[in-house]
Amino acid sequence: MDEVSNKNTFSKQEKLKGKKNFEILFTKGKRIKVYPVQLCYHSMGFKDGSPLKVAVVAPKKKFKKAIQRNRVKRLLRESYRLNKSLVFNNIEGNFALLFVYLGNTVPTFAQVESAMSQLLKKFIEQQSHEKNS
RNA sequence: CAGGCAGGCCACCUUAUCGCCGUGUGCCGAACAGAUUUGGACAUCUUUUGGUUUUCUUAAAGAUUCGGAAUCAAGUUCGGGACAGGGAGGAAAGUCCGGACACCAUAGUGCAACAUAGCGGAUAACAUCCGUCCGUUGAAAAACGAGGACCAGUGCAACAGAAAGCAAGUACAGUUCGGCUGUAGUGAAAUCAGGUAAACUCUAUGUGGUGAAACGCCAUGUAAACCAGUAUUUGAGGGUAGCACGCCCAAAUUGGAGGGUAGGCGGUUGGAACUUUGGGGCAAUCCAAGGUCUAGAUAAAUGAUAGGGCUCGACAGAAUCCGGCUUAUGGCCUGCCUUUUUA
RNA sequence: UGGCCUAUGGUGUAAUUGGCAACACUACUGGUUUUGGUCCAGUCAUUCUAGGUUCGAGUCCUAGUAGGCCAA
Repeated sequence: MDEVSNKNTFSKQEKLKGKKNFEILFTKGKRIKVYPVQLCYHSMGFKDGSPLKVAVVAPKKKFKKAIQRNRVKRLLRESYRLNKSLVFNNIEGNFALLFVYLGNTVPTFAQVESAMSQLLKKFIEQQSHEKNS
């Protein structure tokens, strides 16, 4: 798994799937915001042994056209892919992550990436804090 | 030149690094299963022999079981990695028509309802396409048209007008002075077989319903629920997209394995496909021969960064698949028209 | 993905078979009153948009826009 994380991949195995998982996340998950991205996470184990599973959301209320939603989701995935080594190297336990885009306009890649890296740092801090306390 | 009309074509390109989803061919690892050989464990059974009154126990042989090693063969599943090759549209959109495909007698028949509407052709089919007549718009190139029937019946016609069909009849003029004819006036329409059918209706043609989350299969797993066969009576009651007929259904017994929920596989991408040449046809399009393989995801794949080029990139993302229509929209090319202006 | 519905003053609703778009509340203006309230009078419409049928369209037909609902 370390090899995988070092190579910055984002394969099928790391995608969060299943309707139930999403319901659990939305109802029980904890949330961190760094505008314009919100992280919603919850601890859960996976059958195939992967430590993290990730999903990405662009709400239909804000982006009416399919191509805009696609664009936002691609940017989120790409920025997670480039920054995922942060998480993999500094965290223990299994988590499901859900990134929700909150802005009203289609962003540039730079905006999304800076938000993403800040968000992941916060997530790591909060996680280690919870473990110590 | 400018404006307009019609038709066709393209949908930023390229290099490097990282990344996503199928397909094909090798490689590596793991698990399961197969065959052969080898030696073993001792669990069970059978037979024989000895000890013991018997239970039991000793030894040998055979069978079953278990796991180990080696070899062969290369099967299935999972994971990793390599190489090759592919990876959104002209509208993928709206879901407005027409089909394909699947299931359902609650699917049939009649009425009803709905749709279409000059004429001829094309097509799997259509409300689409082609040709043509007529009408409308335009100066023209051209475009658009639900364009059948008010000599079958019913209805409607505000205001104006004498009068908008059970009827009634103004003024003036002409006159053969019974009446008839013409004009005026109102209006979209006026004794004209009047107007109106995107009014009811009639005529002709067509239409069963539900939609891939349809539907088929697998694993998990349980009921008075489901399916099939047999037997039997009441045919009361119930079901049915608007109605009627018709059709279907309850309870017994035997056998079988269905529904909900969450999951996997198929359906699922090779097709009324695209393209080249030749032939028929004014054309839509058809026929023959050759060539090509062209997305298949399932919280849902095409992106990011850096550099270069140009015209500086519009509208916009497949979800069962086709034929159209409609709407959104950047650029290029070809042909045609000229009210006006300039030459 | 598939299916369905709605749209009329600022708000909530009417409008028979196509014939002058109506009502209530709100807002504004004026009047009544010493002032305010009540009351009286008046004002506020591209009938979602664009075409078509028709003499005439809120109504009929076609296309679009926006909003909403249902099956999951």
